[in-house]
Amino acid sequence: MVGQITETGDQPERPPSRRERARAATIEEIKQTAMGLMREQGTTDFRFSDIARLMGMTAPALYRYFADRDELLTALIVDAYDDLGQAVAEARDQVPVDDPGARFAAVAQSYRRWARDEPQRFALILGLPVPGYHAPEEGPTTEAARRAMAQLKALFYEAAQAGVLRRPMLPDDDGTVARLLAEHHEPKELPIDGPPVPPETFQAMLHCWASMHGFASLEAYGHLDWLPGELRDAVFESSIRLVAKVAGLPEPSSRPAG
Amino acid sequence: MVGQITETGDQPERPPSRRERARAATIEEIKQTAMGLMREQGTTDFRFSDIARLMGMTAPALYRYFADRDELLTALIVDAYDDLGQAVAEARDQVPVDDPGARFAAVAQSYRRWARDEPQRFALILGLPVPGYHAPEEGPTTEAARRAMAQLKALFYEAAQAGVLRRPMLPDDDGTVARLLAEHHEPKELPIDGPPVPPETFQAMLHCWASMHGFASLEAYGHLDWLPGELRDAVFESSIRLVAKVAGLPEPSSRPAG
DNA sequence: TTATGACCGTTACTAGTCATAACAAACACG
DNA sequence: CGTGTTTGTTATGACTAGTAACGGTCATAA
Repeated sequence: MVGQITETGDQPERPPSRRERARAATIEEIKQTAMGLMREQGTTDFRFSDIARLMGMTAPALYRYFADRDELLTALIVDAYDDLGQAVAEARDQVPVDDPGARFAAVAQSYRRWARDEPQRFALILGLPVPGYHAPEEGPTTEAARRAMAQLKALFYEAAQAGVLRRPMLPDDDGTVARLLAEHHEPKELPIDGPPVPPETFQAMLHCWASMHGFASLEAYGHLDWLPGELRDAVFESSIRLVAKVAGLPEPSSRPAG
Repeated sequence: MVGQITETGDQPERPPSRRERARAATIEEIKQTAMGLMREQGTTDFRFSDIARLMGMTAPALYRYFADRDELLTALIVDAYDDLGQAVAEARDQVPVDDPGARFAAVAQSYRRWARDEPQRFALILGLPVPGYHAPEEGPTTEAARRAMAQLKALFYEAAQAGVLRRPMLPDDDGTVARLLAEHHEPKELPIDGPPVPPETFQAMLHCWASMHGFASLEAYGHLDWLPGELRDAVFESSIRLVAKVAGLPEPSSRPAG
C-alpha cells in the first residue's frame, strides 16, 4: 500500500498506461491543491479534508495516493527544493558565463523572489520542520537540498575556473577557517560534492548564501514590511553587490533585469 | 473571562495578593511547559492536553488562564522577543562602549547562540507564523519586536555618536538607497524610533542584521549540520568580523569570549 | 464562626481532525 | 463476458480544541 508511491521501478521506459497517467495527474492535483491551501492560509499546514473537498472527493480517498501527511509533505518538500533550484539555475544561466558578478546577482534576486513569492514553500524547506513532520533520514529531501545548493557552488566554481575570481576580502587576523577546512577535508567528512574550491572562496560562498538568505527570509516572513518596497529593493540589490564584491566576484558588467 | 488575562490594570503598585501570585506562577508554569514541549518535539506546536497532563491537570483548566491557543502563543512570542532582546543587550553591554566592533561581535554571537539554543522560539518570532495563529494587529508582539530590534540600532547609534563609525563600504555606483531613504523619511513613513543615523549606516545595519540572521537561522534549523561545529564557529566569527568591518565599525580591540 | 462569592478545577459534551476498515463501482484485460 | 485491480465511498475509532455545567476551595466580611 505504500510501495506503490515510491515507484522508482526498474521497468525501463515502459510508456505510461492510461491509468498511470490519471494517477500521476491526481497526485499532481493533490500537491497543487495543498500548495494552494498553504498559500491561501499563509502557513505550512493543510487539512486532508480541505484538499479532498476542493478536489470534489472525500478525505480517505487521498490515502490511495499518499500513505499519510508526512508522505505528502515529503513530496512537497522535494518539489520545493527542485523548484527553487531550477529557478535559481535558470536565472543564473540567463546571464553570460563570463560575467559571474551578474550571475550571482541574478541568483540572489531569484532566490529572494522565490522566497517572497512562495513564503510557505520557502519555510517548508528552509525553515523549522513543520509540526509533526519527521523527514526520512538521508532520504530524498536531503538529496534534493544538495542538488539545489549545488547551483550556487557551480557559479563560484565557474568563476574560479575562468580565473576571474579575486581573493575574497577577509577579516585581518584569520587563517583558522582555512586550517579547519583543510583538517576536515582530508577525511572527506564534508559532503561537498563536485570539484573543490579554495578555502577562502568556500567561506565567501557561505557568507553570500547567509546574507542573501537572511534578507530573503526576513522579507518573506514579513519582518521587513515596514520598509517601502522600492527601498527594500534598493537595499537588497546594494547588499548583494556588496557581498559579491567582498567575495571576490568581479563587478557585474551588465545591469541585472530585476 | 478574557479581560482577566490582559490585566495591565491601572492600580498603582498594589502588592500582589496570595491568589495573584499563585495565578502568575501557574501562568508561568504553563508557558514553561509549553516551551518544554516545543523543545522536546522540535516544533512550534503543542497540545493543550499535553501541557495539562504534564502539569497534573486536565486540559479545560488551562482556559482559565488563556482564552485560547492564540493567546498562549501571543504570550510566548512576546516573551521570546523580550528574551532575545535581553540576551542581545546583555552580551552587548558586557563589552566597553568604546569598542563598538567588539560590541557588535557580542551581539551577533548572542543572537546566533540564542537562535541555536532555542530554535523553536526563534522560529516563533522570526519564522513563518505557526499554523492557525493570527497575531493581534499592531498588538503587543509588534511592540516587543521593535524593542528587540532597537538593541541593534542602539549599538550603531552609540558608535556614530562617539565618532568611531567610518563610512560603510558600499557598491560603487550607488546613492539610490540614500535618495529613497530621504524621500520616505520626511513623511515619517518609517517606524524607526530613536535618533536617526546616516543613510549609509542604516543600510549597513540592515546588512549586518540580514547576514547574522541568515547564518543564525540556517544553523538553528539544521541546514548547516554538515559543517563540523568548530568550522561553523570559525566561519561565523569570520563573517561577522567581515560585515562589521564593511559596515564601518572599527576593528574590535579585544577578542570576544565566544 | 459562619456566610458569601470569586476563583479554580473537574466531568460531560460538541465539532472537527487524521487515519483505518469494509464495502461498492469502474476499469483493464484475459 | 468474467475476473481481479484500482479508486472511490461510507462507517468507525482515537484524538484534539474548545464550551458548558457543576463542585470544591479559599479570602473576605458579617
